[in-house]
Amino acid sequence: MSSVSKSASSSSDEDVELRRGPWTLEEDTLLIHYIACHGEGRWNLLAKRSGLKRTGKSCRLRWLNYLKPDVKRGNLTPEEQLLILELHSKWGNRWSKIAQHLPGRTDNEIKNYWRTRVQKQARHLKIDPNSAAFQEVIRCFWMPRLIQKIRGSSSPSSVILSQNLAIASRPLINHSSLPPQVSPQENVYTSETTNNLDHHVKNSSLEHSTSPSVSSSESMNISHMTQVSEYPIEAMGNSHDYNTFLKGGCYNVDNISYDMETFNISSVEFENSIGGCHVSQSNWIDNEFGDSFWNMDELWQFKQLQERGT
DNA sequence: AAAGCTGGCAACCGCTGGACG
DNA sequence: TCGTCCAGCGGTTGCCAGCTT
Repeated sequence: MSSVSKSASSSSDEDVELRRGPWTLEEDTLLIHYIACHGEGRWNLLAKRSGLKRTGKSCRLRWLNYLKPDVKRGNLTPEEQLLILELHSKWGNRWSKIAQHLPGRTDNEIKNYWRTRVQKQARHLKIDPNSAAFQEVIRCFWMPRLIQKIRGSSSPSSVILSQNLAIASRPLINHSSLPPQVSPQENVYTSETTNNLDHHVKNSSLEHSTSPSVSSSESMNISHMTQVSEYPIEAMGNSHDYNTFLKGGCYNVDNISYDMETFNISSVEFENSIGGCHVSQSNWIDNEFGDSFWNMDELWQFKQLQERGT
């Protein structure tokens, strides 16, 4: 269990016995209380003064990953999963940068999700998880399913979010790496009208500002949107206003123009078009993205098509 | 029922870069 | 400019609950 070790870099005056391993309730209480009184930061000082026999690093980690009030617990939502996949394809293992776009989620949590869930699929496919091939599998199989899952849920906030995510889920990979059957025009998601989205955005903002009983999930989604919005704005280059951007319904990435009116998140045609490979909608949607998320036979088929294409 | 195995997650470790003297 | 300290980051480890045999 938790062990005690001599401080490796102990000062001469106090050779403190440092605790390691799982935190106890008493330690948590002590840390929370200290931060409530003195605030975060200066972790080494905090560690010394709070009476905790922990390193400053350990205190910081415990606070940021577990004790901080806005840390969200529980499973990642499909929206969050989709965002992680998308942002990872853009930034790689920049966990803390990715975490900044998922309010309440820590870099540690995202990193664990990636290693335990996503990389597991890569292992099953015998693909290097950092390879372009695996990124393509994520984009062509996993993300459309997450989007479909999001659309399957009926709450307005998730509709808003899913549409934002559709924007965030713009193609990042070079189209030349797609199977030859897929043209850039086919490799897009289509969405419902962007005016609708704008309407939802405004309504949500209104709810947020006027309703004292706004749920934490709604609140999260709204703040989430605010943060996510940086992403498409960044992508659109010269547009100054997100809403204007949405109304305009068009943005440009990597010299490829995307017409929002042609996005199709329902993705049935999309997935059918990938490598001419039909993907059944069987079990993934009912399994909370568990192990049966992937149809392995079809993924193998896709993988082989990819290999032939290169 | 018990032993072994596996996956998920909390925590630790080592490195890096910025701030400051 | 150099050295030291510190916070933060990403990689890795190890514990443990749940599952399988």
